[in-house]
Order: sequence, then C-alpha cells, then structure tokens
Amino acid sequence: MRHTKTLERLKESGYRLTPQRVMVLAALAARPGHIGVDEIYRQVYEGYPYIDVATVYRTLQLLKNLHMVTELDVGGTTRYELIEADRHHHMVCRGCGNAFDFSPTYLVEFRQRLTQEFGFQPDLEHFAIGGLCSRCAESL
Amino acid sequence: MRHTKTLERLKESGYRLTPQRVMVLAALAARPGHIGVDEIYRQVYEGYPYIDVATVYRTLQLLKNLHMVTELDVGGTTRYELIEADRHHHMVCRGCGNAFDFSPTYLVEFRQRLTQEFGFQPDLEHFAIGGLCSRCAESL
DNA sequence: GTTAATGCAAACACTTTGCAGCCGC
DNA sequence: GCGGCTGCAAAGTGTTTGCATTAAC
Repeated sequence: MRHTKTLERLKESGYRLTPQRVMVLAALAARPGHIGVDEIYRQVYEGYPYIDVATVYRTLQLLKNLHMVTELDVGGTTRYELIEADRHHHMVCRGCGNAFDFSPTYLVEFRQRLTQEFGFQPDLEHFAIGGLCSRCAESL
Repeated sequence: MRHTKTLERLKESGYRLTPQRVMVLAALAARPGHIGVDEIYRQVYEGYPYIDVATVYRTLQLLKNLHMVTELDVGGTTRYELIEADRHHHMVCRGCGNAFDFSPTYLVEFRQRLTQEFGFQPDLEHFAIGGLCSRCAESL
C-alpha cells in the first residue's frame, strides 16, 4: 500500500490511528493524482456510512499540516494529493550553481491548464528551472 | 490608462459601458498583479458606496468569458488579473515543431510558490516548454 | 481511565440567482 | 423607449466550529 508509511508516521507523531483516518488515506492512495473532498467522502462512505464530511476536512487539514498531502486549488475546486517521497524537480541557481529540489505538485496546475485549455501535453518528467536562490538574492 | 483598450473592446463587443464596469476595471488596472474580489469591491466602494458585490462578481465573470481577465486560485482564494496583450511564453511541439503562445499568468502560481516557500526566484522571462500539441497527440 | 477524535448541527464565508426598477445606448 | 445592467435580498455551495459522546491509546 502506498500509504502505509504515512500511517506509521501519523502514529509516530502521536496522533491516533482511527479507522476514519485510515480510510481517508486509503481513498487518497487509491487514486493517483489529485482528488476532491467530495470524492474522498463518497469513497469512505461506501465502507462506512457514518463518516462525516467534517471528519474528512479535519483529517485533510491534519495531513496537510504534517506535509503528508498537498492541497491545490485548480479551477475553483480544492484537491488533495498524497505526497510521494522520491520524485522531484530541480531549481538551479545561476548565482552559486547549487541545485534545490521541489515537488512535482508545484507543476500540477500549470500542466493541467495547458492540457485543458490548449490540449498541449508538456514534458515535465525531468524538469529544471533556472533562477536565483534566496542566499544569492540577498548578497546582491 | 492600462485598461482603456479593454473598455473599448467591451463596448465594441456590444456590452454597455456602465460606471460600475469602468470602476471594476480601474481597480484591476490600479494594481499590477492579481487582486481579490473583496479588494476590488472595497476600492470601488470608496468612490461609489451603492456598488453591490454581485455586480463585481458578474462583471468579473463577463470579463473572464471575454478573456480580458484571468482567474486564478491560489491558497484557497480566487484572484483576478487584467490580461496584458503582448507578453507571452511558448509551447513547442516535439512532434511538428510548431510553437504556440501562452500567457505569463499560467506561471504566476508556480513562481509564487517557489518564491514563498523556498525564496527562489525563477527566471521566467523567456520561458518555453516542450511537449506534444493536441493535433500530434491525436495522430499517435 | 484519559484525552483526542468523531458525529451532529449550526455557523460561516464566498458566490450565484430571481426579480423589479433603472439607465446606457 | 427598449433591453441590458444594477441593487437588493435570498438561496446555494463549500468549509469550519462548538459540543457532547465515543473510542484509541
């Protein structure tokens, strides 16, 4: 399961492993890519009709604060996505030459808008962007 | 005024040039970058306290449909921005080699997140992205 | 046994809609 | 004058919060 690690981290952080939280995480893990609150709610509801939307919201808020999911707003709706540990892109500083990582989630909205509005599918597998890091920006 | 052209286009498209619309556009033009509904409302309210939020919403909806402003959701709030006519970036198709334009607004959220969360200032002045255009994607 | 987490309901913020009167053209 | 646009009020959405009860530890 893709979310086993997240469950462990939750427990280790001192939070309770309730069935509701497990189910919300399962719903998030079930779908690759991002998913809306209503979809999560519906999926959890299938297995446990007593679930409340408020619980889903609270769980997502918790996971967001713990950096286990990312929240992104696209086209007026809020969606959530499990953070995968490994994949990442690079920011390369033109000052010091150092490379820094950032998550693919940062490009999700960008990609989606190009695809939706132009039908264009950008190559974003090995993406790197140039620029100026905070340290180099300060020393100018 | 940065929004004169937009006003003309509105009129030419057969829509009425009401004081409310002019003021909403003025508010949008006053601030470079994007601005929220409440800020627009407040600013218009200063000069005309009878303005209603509904009118602001309807005007923004109209301008959005006419592609005179872009709507973008960042961090749970919706913001609006006047579309500048000239500046743009490129999408380059790896199939046919054609280049297509897209507005810098598509990168606003991306840039903002890198800056806010990492202090990294990406170079996005002459940005181009590779990928596959809709036509080429179909013929695969 | 403690205390955090849940379900429920109510409150909340933001956005949209119906309608009568008004005003840009 | 006609019809689109506005202000007003009311209804929708999506999200948050207070509180008593429940269940994870």
